[in-house]
Order: sequence, then C-alpha cells, then structure tokens
Amino acid sequence: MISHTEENYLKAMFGFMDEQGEITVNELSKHLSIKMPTVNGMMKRLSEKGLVHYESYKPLKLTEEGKKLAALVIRKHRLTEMYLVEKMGFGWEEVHIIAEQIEHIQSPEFFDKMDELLGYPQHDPHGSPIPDKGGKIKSRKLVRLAECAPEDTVILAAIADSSEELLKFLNHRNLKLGTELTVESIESFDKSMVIKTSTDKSQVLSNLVTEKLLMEKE
Amino acid sequence: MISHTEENYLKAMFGFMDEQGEITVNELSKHLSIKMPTVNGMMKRLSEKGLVHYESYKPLKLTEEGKKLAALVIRKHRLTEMYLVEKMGFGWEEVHIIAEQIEHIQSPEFFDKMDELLGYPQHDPHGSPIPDKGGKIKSRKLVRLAECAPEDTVILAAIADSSEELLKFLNHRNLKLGTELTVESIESFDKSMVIKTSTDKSQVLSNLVTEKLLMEKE
DNA sequence: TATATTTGTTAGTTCAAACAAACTTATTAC
DNA sequence: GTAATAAGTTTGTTTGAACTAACAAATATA
Repeated sequence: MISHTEENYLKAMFGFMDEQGEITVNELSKHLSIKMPTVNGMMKRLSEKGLVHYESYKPLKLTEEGKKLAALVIRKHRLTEMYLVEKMGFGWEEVHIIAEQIEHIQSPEFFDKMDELLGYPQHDPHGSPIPDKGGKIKSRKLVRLAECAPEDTVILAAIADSSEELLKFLNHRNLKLGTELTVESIESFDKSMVIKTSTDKSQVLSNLVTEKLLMEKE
Repeated sequence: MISHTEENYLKAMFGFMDEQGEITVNELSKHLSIKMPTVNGMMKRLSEKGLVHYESYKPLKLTEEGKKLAALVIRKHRLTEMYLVEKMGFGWEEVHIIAEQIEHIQSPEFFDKMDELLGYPQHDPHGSPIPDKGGKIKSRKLVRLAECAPEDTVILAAIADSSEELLKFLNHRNLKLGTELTVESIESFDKSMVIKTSTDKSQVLSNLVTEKLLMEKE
C-alpha cells in the first residue's frame, strides 16, 4: 500500500522531472515546499519500495513502477478535475484544490465511474492529457504561443501552469480551450504579443502569459 | 483545524452514544477497533480542543461544538452516499466505503454543490437523515419491523445498520426504501416474520433482519 | 466483606512525516 | 588549485496516532 504522502511525492517527481526523467533532491524540495532532509529520507523509503532509483549525490529517477504509479495518481487528479467541471459545474480555475484531495481516494470503481460518465475523456479541463488505466500518456506536440510568429493562426489547446490567477485572467480575456487566434504582431522590447480571435477585438498578451499558453498548429 | 482522525472519532461518538448522549472509552474503543489507551489519549486531546467533556473514569460526552462538528461530518458522509447513488449510479450497498473517504474532503463548496445538484435531500440512500449546514438533524419516529404486529401495513423507511451484506440481501428480496408491506404472521419460536408486498409473493424474514428494518406507520 | 473481573489510566515504544543543526560532497568562482 | 557556495546527507527532535505492559479504580461475585 502506498500512502497519501508517498503519492504526492511520486506525482511531483513525475510532473517536474527533466527530459532525461531526472530531478534533484533540491528541486523536488522546492516544488513541494518540504525541506531537503525530509525529501531525502522519503526518497530512501521510496527506493526501498522499488519506486525510485536512489544513489547518494546523484539526481533522482523514478523506476518503471514508480512512473506508472505516478501516472495513475495524475490520472485520478485529471479525471476528477474534468468531472468537477463537466458534471458538477465548477469553473476550471476552482477544481485544482479539490482534485488535490480527491486524487488520494482509494477506489478504482469511483474513478472508473467518472471516466465512464465523462465518456473516456483524453484531456482535463486545462488541456493536459489524462493517462490511461495502464499509466500510459498520449501527448500531443504543442507549441507555446510565445514561440509563434506574426500571421500564425493557432488553437489554444492547453495551459502549461494552471494557477488560479492565470485561469481567472483567461476567463476575463475570454480565452478558452479551442479558441482559434491569429498573432498580429510581437513587440520585440518585452515580447508582448497582439492577438486576435474571431469573436473579440485585438488584445495584448504579455510574455508571461504567452509562455503558458500551449497551442496547436493546423 | 481538525484532522481526518479526529473527525472519525467525533463521528463514531455521535453515532454510537446512548440516549443520554454518553459513551464509555471501552465501547468507543470496540466500535473503532482501536485500543483503549489510544482512545483515552485522543479523548484528552479532543477535550483540550473543547470538543469532548472528559473526566477520569466517567463516561464521555460531546460538547455542543463537538456535536455540531460530528453532525457536519455525518452530513458530508450522507450527502456523498446520496450523490454516489443518484448521480453516479452506484448501488446502495457500494457507497459506504467510498463515502468514508470522501467525507474527509475539506471543501464546503464541493459538498454544497452536491447538495444543490441533489435538490437538498432530507435522507441518504439508506433512509438516514442528512444533517443541515448548521448540524441540526431532523429525525422521524420510525419503528423496527420486529415491533410490528400481524395485519400492520407499514413502509420501509430506513435501514438501521447499512452493512453491505444486509443491503445485498434486501436487493435479493426486492425490498427497497418506500416499499409498502403487510405483516402476515409472526413465528413466536424465533420471531421470524411472514410479510407481503404488493408486487411479490409472501416471504419470511428472520428476526435478525426485522430488527434492522425501520418502518413508517401511516 | 474480600476477591475477581472489567474498565480506565499511565508510562513508555514505534512509525510516519515533518523539522533544524551540523557535517560532507560537489560545483563554481576567482 | 584553492576558497566559497550550493547541494546532499546524517543525526537528533517533534508531533500525531497507533501499540503493549503495567497499574489503578470501579463493579460484580462468591
């Protein structure tokens, strides 16, 4: 059996690891706001359980089993977020905190039922992929809006960092998943961008925002 | 803030206390399957927090605040059970275990939303009353089927002990909340009862079962 | 009433998960 | 290439929530 706390560590490792699948104790500590000695101790425990490859002074890696378990926690989180939005009428900016708690419920039937009632969704309300029951993640190739060039027409497909503030800002600007927009110009000084959707008039987005918007190119 | 564990103690105290609102350390220990010293220690902590009246060698009582908190945990549990049955399609025998976990979620909005989507239900799927947001419980006067006499016509209104086995048995016998039945005879030897509903042929219920069925008299 | 049994309490232990302090190893800068 | 800084580790403490062993109080029984 795996504890609530252990699930949180695995999820964080999976979510914040680099391209090689590695993360340092220090980075993990910062992301979790838990002091390094505590993280270090937990890594030894997870290593005992066969979920983490741990070697002194080396970056951490998840084992295959660790990766699968982490993906299944993420699955529970994202299914819950989707359920809260689609079936209970919550806003996409409200669901993260609730899902953080519900993701630890131990009941496969409960999450299977959500999945079924939702019609087996591929993505959560922020566009992040929902891992399948085997822990496999189907990821799309998306580009940050910041990388796009003037004249590009792209569709908002996902939000890189789903903080409440950013999501509220997007509500305010009437930018939703699926919204098509065209880049009109980029200010070279601060990389702010003027964009245009079919429904609203042109608007400026700061680089801080365009870095977080993940777009699909046709 | 109140912990998951503390919530469970309060809920158990509230649920198992006697008519005077009292319960002994020993009884509580048995209901929770937690050893007496642990229970005793927790009672001292809850007493520090002003939730329990604790005096050495005397039976335990909840304070007014303790009672309210306990009722609010029970509210979360019963709303969840109702939601799982009505909105997610679970059977009434499946929901207790899941609700035991979800009742500890800290999110008033989440439970308010359930309440709203359910249309502010008065009872859970087993007929138990759902406390209101102030912790007040509206209880009906119900009689055990075992107390009824031949010729009595009564309606199944609640199940005293909602164990999975009993609920499955009732499924099997096609007895649901709201089912009207007439007592045809009682066997004095073992107090088993012959009953008849409008839809099925007469059936025998053992005293073990009739003690658990709570009926409404017209 | 004296004894036995049940119930309640105290003291001390364990484990998980957090912390701080102090130390070691690795990396960066001069 | 050594000193300074950053990162990682070890050791020991704390708190919550469980346990056992041992003792004390209350109740039941002979």
